[in-house]
Amino acid sequence: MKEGPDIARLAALIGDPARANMLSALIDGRALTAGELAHVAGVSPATASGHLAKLADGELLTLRRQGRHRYFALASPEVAEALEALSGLAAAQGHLRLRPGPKDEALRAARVCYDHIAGARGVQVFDSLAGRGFLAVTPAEITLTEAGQASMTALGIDLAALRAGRRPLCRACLDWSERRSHLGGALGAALLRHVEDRGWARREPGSRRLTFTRSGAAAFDAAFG
Amino acid sequence: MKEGPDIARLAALIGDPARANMLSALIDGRALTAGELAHVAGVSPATASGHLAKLADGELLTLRRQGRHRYFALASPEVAEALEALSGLAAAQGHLRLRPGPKDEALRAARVCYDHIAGARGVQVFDSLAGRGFLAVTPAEITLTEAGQASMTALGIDLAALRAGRRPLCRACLDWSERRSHLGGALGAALLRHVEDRGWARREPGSRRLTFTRSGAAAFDAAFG
DNA sequence: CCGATGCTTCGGTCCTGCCCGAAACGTCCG
DNA sequence: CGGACGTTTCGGGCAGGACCGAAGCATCGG
Repeated sequence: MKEGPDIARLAALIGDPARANMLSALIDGRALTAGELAHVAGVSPATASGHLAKLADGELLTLRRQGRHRYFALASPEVAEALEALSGLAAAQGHLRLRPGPKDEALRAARVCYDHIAGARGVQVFDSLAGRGFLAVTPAEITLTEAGQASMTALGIDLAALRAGRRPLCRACLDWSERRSHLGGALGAALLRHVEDRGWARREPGSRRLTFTRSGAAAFDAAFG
Repeated sequence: MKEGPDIARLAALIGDPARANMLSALIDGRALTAGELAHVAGVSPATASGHLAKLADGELLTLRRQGRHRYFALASPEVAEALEALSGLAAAQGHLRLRPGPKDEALRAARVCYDHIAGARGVQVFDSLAGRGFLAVTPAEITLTEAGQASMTALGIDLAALRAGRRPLCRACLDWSERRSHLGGALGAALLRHVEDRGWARREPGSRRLTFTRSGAAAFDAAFG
């Protein structure tokens, strides 16, 4: 009928208060469970489940099954941009109350996303591994190549132990501040432990911030330059 | 209770098909009468009046009384940006309501997007400036480099005047026909004015189409080849 | 195996809000 | 002044969809 993209479908999806709260909670790029999202939206699990199915069906969210949990996250950087534009508009209209957002330079540089590294340092890892052919990246999944396995083992990471768990080894996780992927999954978690164990960086208590020491940053760059 | 801007209110406003059609029709920055908007939305004048009252009340539209007509236009560039972000997202998802056929060839070549150039010509500007190192593009924001400032000034654009406003100088806007970025923001608007003032191109009345003259196209290519 | 936990499906209720026709209001023009 | 036109208000019909409780699946821990 008319030219142009179907904007009403998307806006109607975002336009329900419960769904908008869910999306706002996910705007930092983390993945949350259906139950957590039900809580932030202030609705029953049953209602939340319906909303989440709609959002996933509308390609605003992606679903990751992990054990008996369902983790939902924003589907793409474009979704984040659209939400940000709406937030910005609401703020400009005086309905002010902006989220902290990763404006903070230190947070953008390196932070903890659940149990792995996010921010510029996070995508650095991802790019370094992918660029050297250590990660085979497909839209469906990410696998560690033979060369990658050798490299991780050389770093001192026990891949066998990681594989023992039910958790996928490699996961792409959307990085909110960089708008690109960083590495999650069991390997991502192991790399964060590695960085902390060697004293390359330290978590600040009560914050997601991850601060590298001078020598730690150098060692990190050597490993993932 | 709930933190963050009231994004649901805005999205719900945009989320009705009739209102979305109205807003889409206004995205080129023109002002249309209530009757014209009723027509593009495909609803009766009575229904349209109600929708327009809501949009104006929600500060998405501004109203100008002129004789017995009521002209409505988008309230601010921020509104246009939010709409563009939603359009870009929908386009990225492949949900064009009508695939741009040969008839829309002219629209895909060059059109007005609120107050700047979109379509192939819009992307051309962005690529040209970025390719020559005039724009510094990061995931978070876009800035005009020193070289870029010199180049724009040489073109006859008053950057100081543009900076006087609170509007961001450069803004990436996802182009729904090209599926890539074109340049919005205050500078994007200034470039459209430049193109029109020099007679390089002309807006067709009642359309978003932007038609270049033969010599105008040549001059444009020379400036943004 | 068992029960506990997390999530989804089902059935049913209720309310918001979209829609139109008719009539009222205001403005322009002859 | 009266009639035509553009727009808004009013009243009422109607559908979509948001919501919850309870029951049904799936998964984990023991």
